[in-house]
Amino acid sequence: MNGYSIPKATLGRLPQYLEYLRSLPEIRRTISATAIAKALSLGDVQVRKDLAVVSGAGKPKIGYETDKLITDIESHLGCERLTNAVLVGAGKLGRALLDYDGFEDFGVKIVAGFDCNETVLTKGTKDILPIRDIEVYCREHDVKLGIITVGQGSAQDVCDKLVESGIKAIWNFAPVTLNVPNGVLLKQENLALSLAYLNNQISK
Amino acid sequence: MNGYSIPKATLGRLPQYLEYLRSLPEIRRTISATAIAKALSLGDVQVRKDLAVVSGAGKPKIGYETDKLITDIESHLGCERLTNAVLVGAGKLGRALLDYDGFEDFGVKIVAGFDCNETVLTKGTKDILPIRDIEVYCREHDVKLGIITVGQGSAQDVCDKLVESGIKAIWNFAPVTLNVPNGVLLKQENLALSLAYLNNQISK
DNA sequence: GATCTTGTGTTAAAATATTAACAGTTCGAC
DNA sequence: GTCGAACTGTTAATATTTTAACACAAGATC
Repeated sequence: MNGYSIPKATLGRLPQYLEYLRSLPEIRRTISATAIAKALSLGDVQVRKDLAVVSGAGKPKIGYETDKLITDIESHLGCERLTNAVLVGAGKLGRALLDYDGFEDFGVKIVAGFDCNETVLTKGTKDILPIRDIEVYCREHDVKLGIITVGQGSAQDVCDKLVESGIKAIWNFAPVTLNVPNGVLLKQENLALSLAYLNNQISK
Repeated sequence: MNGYSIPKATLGRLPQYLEYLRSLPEIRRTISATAIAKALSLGDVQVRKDLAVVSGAGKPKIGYETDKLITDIESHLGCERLTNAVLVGAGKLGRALLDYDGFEDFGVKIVAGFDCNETVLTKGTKDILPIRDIEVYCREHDVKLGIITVGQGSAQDVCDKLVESGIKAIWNFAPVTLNVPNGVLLKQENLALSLAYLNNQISK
């Protein structure tokens, strides 16, 4: 659409590259697209094309500067500034995500969890607050992103509440299709989906 | 490639349809592609095309029989027979997945968890066994699928062990790129990836 | 029973994404 | 310095997906 948008397919692969590049030892100052392709089992041309979208040129025989590559991908992914997020639903999955620390590497910081429970919990690494305080909290902390890990029943309610609280995007783990107003981004996550896919492939 | 394969893009959407269809009230005997499209915010033609791949015809003005649709999608997804899976790594995420009961709806049953801990744990709904028993267990229970939720350090080791145990497919949550021999299917799950994507979209 | 609406199914067009082909650079070895 | 190997970057060809267009079918309404 607009002249500068990154192809969807490329965007989907960027985090993969980022992850791989970060896993490389410090000593490795440069890397070739061919090497990346091999490691991630993609086509080398594809890697080169993807990298061309987000970063500058590589040098023949040498490849790309790893540091620069990482920085460039990060900036295109919006990792350089941390976006605040809240999570609603402190069940098993919810708490697992709360304690998972890998998100900050991708520019998202979960600042608090919420649950219908009235009492404040501070058991894990992050506070779990009562849901009724969510709007005030979000406005105060400039929260842009909401993560929903409640059951089917209350997901839409929670979603509405998040929207009211001025959230810009929602990441939904509940197996329900949510209604959001225009302007709010919704990403449906379905873990079972990936499994189903795998299962299908096995059965051929 | 082969004459009967389902387009990749379609396959990715099938679980979504399935989930939605199942969420419908029993009374709803038929549904139109247009309605599905609206609910999932997809194009109506696309839905019709996807359904055409897996199921029979729909009737004008009426739509499709929900029951038949569900059955057909299930069969194409390989849900009709349960595939046994094991999970390795009983951290927070691992235990959350162990206790998550949504997978069986998609034909996958996690039969046990494994961890480096030597003592058998039976705290959650499923047993957590010591990792050294994994090969025997897998062979005995005809386990086809392995789920990895350990840290970066041991992921490759675990992976190798799973392969030795005769596993056919691996679902990896560890943020590492794994090496698997030909013939073993690997699906990399990266929760941070989805977040990064969202984050990028917000920042526009 | 004519007509309108809501749907389907199919064919063609447009947009995206992937793969292949090739010419040009840089470095290391001789 | 000349040659070859290891890479890049670009352009063209293919394959895949999505979107649009249209003709027809079934029920509802009058």
